[in-house]
Amino acid sequence: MRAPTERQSASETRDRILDAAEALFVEHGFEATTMRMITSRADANIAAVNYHFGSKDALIQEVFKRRLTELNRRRLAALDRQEAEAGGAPLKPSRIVEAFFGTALEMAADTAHGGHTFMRLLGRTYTEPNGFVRQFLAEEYAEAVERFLAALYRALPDVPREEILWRFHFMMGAMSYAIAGTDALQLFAGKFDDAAPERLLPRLMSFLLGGLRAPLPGQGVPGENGRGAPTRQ
Amino acid sequence: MRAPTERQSASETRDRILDAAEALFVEHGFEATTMRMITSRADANIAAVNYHFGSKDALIQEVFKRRLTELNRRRLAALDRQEAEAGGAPLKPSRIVEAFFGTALEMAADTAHGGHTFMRLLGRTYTEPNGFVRQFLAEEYAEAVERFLAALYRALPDVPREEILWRFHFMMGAMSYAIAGTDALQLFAGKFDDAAPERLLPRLMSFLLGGLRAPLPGQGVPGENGRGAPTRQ
DNA sequence: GTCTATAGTGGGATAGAC
DNA sequence: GTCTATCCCACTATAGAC
Repeated sequence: MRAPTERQSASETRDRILDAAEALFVEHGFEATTMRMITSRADANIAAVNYHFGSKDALIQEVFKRRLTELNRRRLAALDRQEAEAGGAPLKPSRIVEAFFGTALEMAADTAHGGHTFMRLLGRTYTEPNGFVRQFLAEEYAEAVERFLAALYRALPDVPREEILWRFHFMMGAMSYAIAGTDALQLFAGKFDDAAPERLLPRLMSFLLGGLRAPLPGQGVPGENGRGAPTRQ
Repeated sequence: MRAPTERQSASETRDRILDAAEALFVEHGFEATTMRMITSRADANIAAVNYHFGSKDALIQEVFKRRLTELNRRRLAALDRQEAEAGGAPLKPSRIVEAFFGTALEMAADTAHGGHTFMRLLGRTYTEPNGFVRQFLAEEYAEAVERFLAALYRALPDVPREEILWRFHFMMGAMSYAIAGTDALQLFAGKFDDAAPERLLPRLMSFLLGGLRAPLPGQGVPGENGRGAPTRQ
């Protein structure tokens, strides 16, 4: 048996490649990241990616699958917990929003496990036009989105479902930028010093809930439901 | 003189290249879009890009400059108009938000002039890691962001400036997704049929204002200013 | 499972005729 | 200002030795 200090085991090589790829994809994007960059950063051979993953595209998919499955597992677990506590009653919107977006930010705060890196990548990828990655995201997300939307529909029975759908979409955008975070912010505001990550979650939550519960368009007075007929149930 | 039907004039070739590049960048991203794709779509020769712009990177910059200058010109004009009407008094947040984000959505609705295509590209590019494009965006945006932030600081004197900065950032995210729009939405919600663009603006505005005016984090009760000390002025 | 060497492809850019 | 032909380079992927 060889000393494990010099060369790590095979499975570790695989993980190092995934970590390196993840970081480089964030930094440079998918296309601009080359196999040579990945393998050199992972301290592996140029042929290792093809050996372990088969192709660059397959590697990209693995980078996502590794974290996304876990993220949505946690999200659904958080939702389950809330629903168990509520015992059949509709949840408060704030609980639902926290289970979905709070879990994501939690994972983004977990720098030790590459959470931050990945969440930035994920946020960016939604709006990116990369065919097979989007297809893949859609599949991985289907179940979670389904359940969270259903919870929101129950929580806000007076709000038209399409309005909720759009607001969910807007919230995703806000979250994406929240995680992309300081980098993008400094782009137009150098004088920015309070980037404390532990304050990000409450900041984002206030904003999201304010947006989610805002008066419907075409209604001047909050609380009063004029047009915008409630959907059934 | 030649018949102008067969081959368009030189300046038109330049514009066709810009249009083609813009559309292809949205569809495939910067890296994945090749010179050959651009020139063939623009019905121009492969050498034309280098003749007119010097390089692919310079072309990318031109694609942005062409529309961004106009967008921010309109935004500042809208702000000027509001400030003239207010005659020295602080503006209502809704007016400021509309001047900034409404103008962008207006431009996005202007499909005839490639507005929609460009706004999608712009929204995506914020979070993209393309070095020289970001640098460039920062410069083009500096003046407009400066003035709009100042207006928001005046409009919301009790809200800490950093909070406003973050919320402005979140609003940018929501807008970006709003414009990316249906494409991304359908990714996780097939049953989505009300994509009427004329309804997008009021939808987004309600959401943004709800978020902007949400109670500050750490304050349970809206309207009551406990912690989160007002910044000076 | 790791490596070197290389095949094969497609990119951006340009020289030079028209 | 437009075009063809081509150069040169960097990339992914693989064959085959170890």
